[in-house]
Amino acid sequence: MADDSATATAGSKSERTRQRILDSAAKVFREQGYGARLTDIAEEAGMQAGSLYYHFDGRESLVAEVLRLGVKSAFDQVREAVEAVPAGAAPLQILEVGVRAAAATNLEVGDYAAANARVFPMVTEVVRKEHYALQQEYGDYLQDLLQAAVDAGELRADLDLAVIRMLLFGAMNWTTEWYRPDRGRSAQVVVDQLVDMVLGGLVSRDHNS
Amino acid sequence: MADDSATATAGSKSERTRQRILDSAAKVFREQGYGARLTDIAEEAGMQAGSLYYHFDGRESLVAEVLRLGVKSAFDQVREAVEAVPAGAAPLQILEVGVRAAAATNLEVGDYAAANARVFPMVTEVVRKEHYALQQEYGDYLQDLLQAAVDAGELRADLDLAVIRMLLFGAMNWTTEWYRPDRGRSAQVVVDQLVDMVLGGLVSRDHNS
DNA sequence: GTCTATATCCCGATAGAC
DNA sequence: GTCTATCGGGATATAGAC
Repeated sequence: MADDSATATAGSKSERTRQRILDSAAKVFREQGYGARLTDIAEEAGMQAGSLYYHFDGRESLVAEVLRLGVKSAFDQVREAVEAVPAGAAPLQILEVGVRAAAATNLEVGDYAAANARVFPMVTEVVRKEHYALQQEYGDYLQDLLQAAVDAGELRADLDLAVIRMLLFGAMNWTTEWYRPDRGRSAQVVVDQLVDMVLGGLVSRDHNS
Repeated sequence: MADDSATATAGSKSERTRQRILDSAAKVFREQGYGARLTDIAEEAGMQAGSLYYHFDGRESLVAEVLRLGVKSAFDQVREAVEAVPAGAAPLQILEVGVRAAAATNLEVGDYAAANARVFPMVTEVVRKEHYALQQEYGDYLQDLLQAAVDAGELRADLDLAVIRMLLFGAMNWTTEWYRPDRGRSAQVVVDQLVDMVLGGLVSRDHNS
């Protein structure tokens, strides 16, 4: 669950090296953005820049994989969590589980998620187009959870879910910019506050507005 | 209010040129991130790359100014809006005005706000340190609005406002990544949905949780 | 103030040894 | 598979003309 490599570490030596490179790339892209030097990524992975080319075609190829793994791992976590909810649960409960999983993934698989948010905007047209589909799938999945809760009358009917979904992703994606696991708050607190704010709202219940 | 230059356009020719360069820089940094070519910024401003150096020391100097103007203009908008609220208004009302202004600024002064969100993470240590103070001031201001509403019993008492504030900024900052003024939704809808979600919450009021 | 021209540096990518 | 060496492109920053 908190595996920072975003995939199981196994397989041939070549596959493990490839994975190590991807982890390094995610970390460096997170720190330096799209323009990060391949030299730095190689160093982080304990090799020379030229050696990267045995595993990847070049920067774009590397970026594409980091993007894909980032969304895929987040999506997988959310889907798993949702599917683990006992049958017959209320749509609102399912939604909450999904949101909690999505937020937790952002906080835990930090490098991939942060690299994603930071690099996606300036990737080449080709890669963006390819990646857009997967990203949309993930977004649609979450929007479906919202819609189900609306249909059940548990969420307000006057919402523009396409907008709500983006605002929600914004709050979650941004956590990678400020949350630091080390000092102070636990990830749990952040997730709790997010759910409280988004679902319940900040206004106190006994306040008559 | 919707002045995209983030400052009044006036003064000597040199000052106006300087401002034109900053506007161009904000636009290009927004699109290409920190690593944007100075050549592109110059071209956008209608001059040659070398000419930039008459006005700025180099990239870092340019970035620092864009960052400063970005936060300053947003902060100013929010403060103005809040100070225009009639005396005696409820803290919750003041908070709502502040949040609306903050969100609207993000959506309207898009270039500076987006460049800010995108460039800040990878600016040099020196610039970041300098800039951190102003950014904190803005954040603290918004947190004070939240605190006042809590003290008045209008917001829930069980909130971690330091976290809430960051989640709120996240939802707002991220709008620059997906919102496009042209087709479809108006900025007004986005602001409304944000306020509805954050203050009221998504859960329908008649739902017993 | 802005231009042209250029020195200088740095990075991505390739080739070939091991 | 990974290394060293290197070629070539491209961008910053400077110098000096206008």
